[in-house]
Amino acid sequence: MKTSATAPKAPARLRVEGDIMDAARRLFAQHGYGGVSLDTIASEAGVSKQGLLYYFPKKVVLYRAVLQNVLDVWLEYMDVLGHRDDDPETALRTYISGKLRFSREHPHGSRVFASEVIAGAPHFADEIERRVVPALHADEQVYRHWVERGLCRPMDTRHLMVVLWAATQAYADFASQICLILGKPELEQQDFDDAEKVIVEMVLRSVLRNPGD
Amino acid sequence: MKTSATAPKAPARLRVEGDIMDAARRLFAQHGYGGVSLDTIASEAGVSKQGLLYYFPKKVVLYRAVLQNVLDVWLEYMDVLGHRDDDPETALRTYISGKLRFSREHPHGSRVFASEVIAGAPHFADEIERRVVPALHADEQVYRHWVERGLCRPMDTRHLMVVLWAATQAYADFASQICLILGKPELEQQDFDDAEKVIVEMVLRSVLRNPGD
DNA sequence: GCATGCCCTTACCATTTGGTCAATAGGGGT
DNA sequence: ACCCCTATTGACCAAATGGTAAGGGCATGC
Repeated sequence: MKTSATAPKAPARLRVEGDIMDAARRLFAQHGYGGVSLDTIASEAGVSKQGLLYYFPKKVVLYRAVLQNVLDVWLEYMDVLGHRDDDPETALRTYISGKLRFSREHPHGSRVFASEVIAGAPHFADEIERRVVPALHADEQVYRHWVERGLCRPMDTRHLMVVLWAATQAYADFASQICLILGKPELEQQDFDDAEKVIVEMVLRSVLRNPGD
Repeated sequence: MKTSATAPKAPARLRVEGDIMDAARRLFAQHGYGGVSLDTIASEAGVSKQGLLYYFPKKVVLYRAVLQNVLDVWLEYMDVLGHRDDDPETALRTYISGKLRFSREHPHGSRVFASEVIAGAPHFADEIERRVVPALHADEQVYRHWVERGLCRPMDTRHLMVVLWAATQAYADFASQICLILGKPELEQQDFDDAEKVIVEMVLRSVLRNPGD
């Protein structure tokens, strides 16, 4: 065996796998896990169904691979922020901005993830427990630290995180409804900027002890 | 024809239709539109598949009926609030409380609706346009009125509504993930109370001109 | 008594589904 | 030349899918 579990995969293999996962991500987001057939995914990815099954031997394996990939990218976005040492205002601004950027740049991934959570996380609860929950708990700790240093008001950090999560996520997951509200066919950068302003304003005014505007 | 379009339906028919829609709502919420078979829904509702097809001649008809029902109940919850004449604080408290109560009492309906929106509202965009968007626009008008009277800070009302919507909706749609964060098997009343407190606090502190605490 | 419409059951069907198995091409190393 | 491993294709399948067609029990109204 030339390609062991740790060795880098051949570029051709990577390309095809990438094509398949791109198609799968988009189609799972649009139709849900049970709403897409392997045939459709394979066709959109430019391979045959058997070709797809060669790389992902079961539908659920492909699905989990898509979710893993989404989570990888998301954690990358959140990690890059490194907001743990900044002052609360800068950190929260960066955090919200990063989450919204993820919603803008990866709407399909976000939707697949949201669908999985809505369904009760039947295929991904273990990974959420293992990778998402600790990340959120770490963020909670950061907030508690700010409170201890008198920089922020004491709040229920768990629900604060939920609200932040929900508000930013909505611009990916519920984009179709937001479009109807805004009366436009699709969200533009300006809408994300407006949303960021509102969310940042709301959060800062409610958590900072001395809102500076 | 004994039962015209407007006449009340026979109680037996109503009961069976209700059973079917209850099962369908739960199963659509858990597995998505494409993830449930008519057989499964019928079996859960205690009728045969053909019995189901007698009342709902196509799968998509049943699905739309479920969505219509969810929307009816939701608008009922929001209408009962009649918050338009109250002062902002009371009105917003009641609004958030009502939306959270809907999330608590109708999680499955909320999830079916959310899944439909995530999928791009392929089967329900017309009704959202016709019934949801006007309701939200009316709420925006109320807020603008408050601003004109100097009771609230000027804000982008559209995105304010989105944030309110997302934050309250999350406690139904993303309950499984919130449970993992809170480390408990299911959300209890106390969690909804905590969430309400956080959301109310955030909103009031950011929109009122004179936060009274 | 009997016709009418309602409700449910049995039987059936074409299509699609996820998935298997075997055969077969390519292509790099020896 | 040869072999070995990776990748792709073709043929196939049992099960499940959404949906149809027809018939029978059973009440009510005439």
